[in-house]
Amino acid sequence: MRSEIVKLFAEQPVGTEVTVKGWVRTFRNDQFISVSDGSTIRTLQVVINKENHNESTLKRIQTGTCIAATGRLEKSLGKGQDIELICSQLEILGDCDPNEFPIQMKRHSLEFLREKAHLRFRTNTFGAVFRVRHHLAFAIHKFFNDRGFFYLHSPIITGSDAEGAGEMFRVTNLDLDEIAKTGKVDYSQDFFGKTTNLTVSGQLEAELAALALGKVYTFGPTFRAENSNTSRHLAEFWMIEPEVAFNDIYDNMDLGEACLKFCLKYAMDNCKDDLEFLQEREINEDKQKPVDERQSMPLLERLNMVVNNDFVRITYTEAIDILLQSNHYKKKKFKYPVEWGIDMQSEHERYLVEKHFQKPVIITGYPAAIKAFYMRMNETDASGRKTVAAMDILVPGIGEIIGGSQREERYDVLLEKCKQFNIPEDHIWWYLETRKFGTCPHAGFGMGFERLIMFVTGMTNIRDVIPFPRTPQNAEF
RNA sequence: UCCUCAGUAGCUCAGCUGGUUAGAGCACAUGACUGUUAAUCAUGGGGUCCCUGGUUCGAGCCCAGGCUGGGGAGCCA
Repeated sequence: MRSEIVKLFAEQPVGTEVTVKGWVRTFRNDQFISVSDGSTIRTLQVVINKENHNESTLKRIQTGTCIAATGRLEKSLGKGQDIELICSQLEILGDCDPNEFPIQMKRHSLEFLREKAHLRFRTNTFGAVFRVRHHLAFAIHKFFNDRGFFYLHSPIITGSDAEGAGEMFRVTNLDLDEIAKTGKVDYSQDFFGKTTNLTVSGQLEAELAALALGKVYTFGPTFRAENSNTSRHLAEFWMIEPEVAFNDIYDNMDLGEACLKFCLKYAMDNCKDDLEFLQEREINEDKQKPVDERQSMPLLERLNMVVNNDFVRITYTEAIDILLQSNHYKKKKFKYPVEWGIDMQSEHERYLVEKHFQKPVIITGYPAAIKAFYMRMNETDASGRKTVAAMDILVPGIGEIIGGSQREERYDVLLEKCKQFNIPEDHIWWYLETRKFGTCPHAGFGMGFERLIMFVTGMTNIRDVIPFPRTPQNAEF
């Protein structure tokens, strides 16, 4: 029976015989093997007495070799660790040719490791990131479950083309080569008898459920066929979408803020070692950057600050005023114009979050013209400005991490909106019907799971927080 | 898709104004040492200078086109 290293550190059963199985990180001084089994970022030191093992076995101990080591667990004589394994039996489970194995016990660039995504789990950084990813996924479920939400599985293949959240991937089992020859497409012959796509959002379906179950959330993969090439976008990503009957936009903000804070707290409570490592990693990375690009405070301090402080809440109109009155604006440092009605650019959001407030900001009340059809219309204000009950939660370094709204529950208003947005009624008749049969105020949001992981781990490229990133022109592995 | 930067040993990178045989650290091999913490020390092997074409007596360096990657923008989570 093998013992997991994380348990050995927790329980420290000194004097007992244990077996560990894992991968060699380093073999120091022909005497000390540093072994990782992935259960924790920490490695166990396996101590080898040369006389007790044959030379040909020891020769095979290389970075990456998979071994099983049995021996007595003892207090360590060395400085770097409390306990170590005095090895009496050593077995090679899998050799690792050092001339071919690309992962070495030294700093690799993230770009290089991205091309070795099948092996990058073996590194400290990615081990830490994916352990944190697990705990955050768990935290999401715990947060909603503890509050009486039901986990809803919205469909991944959708027949709806009205979700309006971006370009979609077509799902078909038609013979495309044949179609290319004949030039004829008969969608009625397709698997579902109509055109179908991968979902870009589970929101509309979640709304249907919320108007019966009360509180639901989805947590699943989402697909967008946008030609996006940035450090914040993926073609396949995971999203959490709570939807709550009887909530208004203010309840919605409270929920989003509480959810983010819970996840951060949960990660700090359950991933201490990994986050400390990631914090050190970030500090070392920052040393090579110009001063103005470095983090103003260490990772854990940043997370604590977010957990312990209220998010700033401002309206879109107030946000525009702040931008207009900023020195940044007066010195004409914004590339894009600022005026009421614009869809705020990244540089504007970054200024508000990273320069002006330096903490998470919730912006509400966006102009109706720049937001989706399903967002609830506010009363037209004195100056005749039409806004919707939308909210975006922006965090430093990442930008939008949550986007949501109170939904338009009034049938007539929603129908009118569909017309304005050119959404044929017969495409979303089912969505409209919920407003006909016992409608109620409700609200929800979408939270980008990978963006949450970026925020918690300090990783700056979204491709480094998902095991196998899918981006334009890249679906390797 | 647009703007911008980069591509030199397995990895990280240096390479002067276009000039002899392209370098360093790490990794690897061999040896030494043995309570090490990415161990250390010595010696050694290792190159399609991204690709194609061009300019030139001569190109890693200059020019054109392409490929790949990074950063930024748009789209958004």
